[in-house]
Amino acid sequence: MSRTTLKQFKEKAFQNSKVQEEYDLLKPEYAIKKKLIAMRKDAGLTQEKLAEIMGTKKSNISRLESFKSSISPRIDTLINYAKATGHELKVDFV
Amino acid sequence: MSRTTLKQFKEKAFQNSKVQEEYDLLKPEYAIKKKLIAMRKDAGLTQEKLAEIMGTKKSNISRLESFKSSISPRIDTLINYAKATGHELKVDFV
DNA sequence: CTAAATATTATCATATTTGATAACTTTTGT
DNA sequence: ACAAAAGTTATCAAATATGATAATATTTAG
Repeated sequence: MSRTTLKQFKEKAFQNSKVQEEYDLLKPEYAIKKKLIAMRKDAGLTQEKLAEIMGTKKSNISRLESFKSSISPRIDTLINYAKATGHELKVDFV
Repeated sequence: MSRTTLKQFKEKAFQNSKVQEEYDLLKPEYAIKKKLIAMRKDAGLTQEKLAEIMGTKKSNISRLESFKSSISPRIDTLINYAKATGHELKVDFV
């Protein structure tokens, strides 16, 4: 029983390590999406309402926020999203 | 002579005010470009060298950095620029 | 001052994002 | 449980960024 547990432990550690690696690789994009969603929710807006403010459609907001989507939004899109949720975009290079 | 100077002064003040307004409106984009240029120079790279590292052409770097250009770069483009100059992109919404 | 180095500009092709629409799925409220 | 609300997904059109090339302009080094 303990041998199976050790094998499972190693496998799980490997999986976590792999996920972590992918997470790190996608870090800025991942972080941006998390922030987009947080801002919208903090503003108490549905995707549809936000879309309305931004002059677009909810499906486009969904695409922007989706972790399954590999798109790389343009700066002006992020600026508009920020404004619509009461924020301002700030880009740094660290 | 003093009347002409006064007229020119007002005109210049108007122009500056107008430029300032446009500057403010374009603030994030303007700031990004300034940072791009600073990073490249800090890294001691010409546009041509940087282009080489990024796998593109110097003219494309020039376009990215140009204050006369109204393009809105994609996030992945900025990520690649950052990496090539030894930095990492960080996006915030303040 | 001058040539080399560096940067800019224009143009067209290609790639990718955003716009628009509709169908579908999941979540929420009662 | 069920309908409405909210979010997702796919698709195609339009818009825009990037790739690639070449000519031109500006800056720099000697």
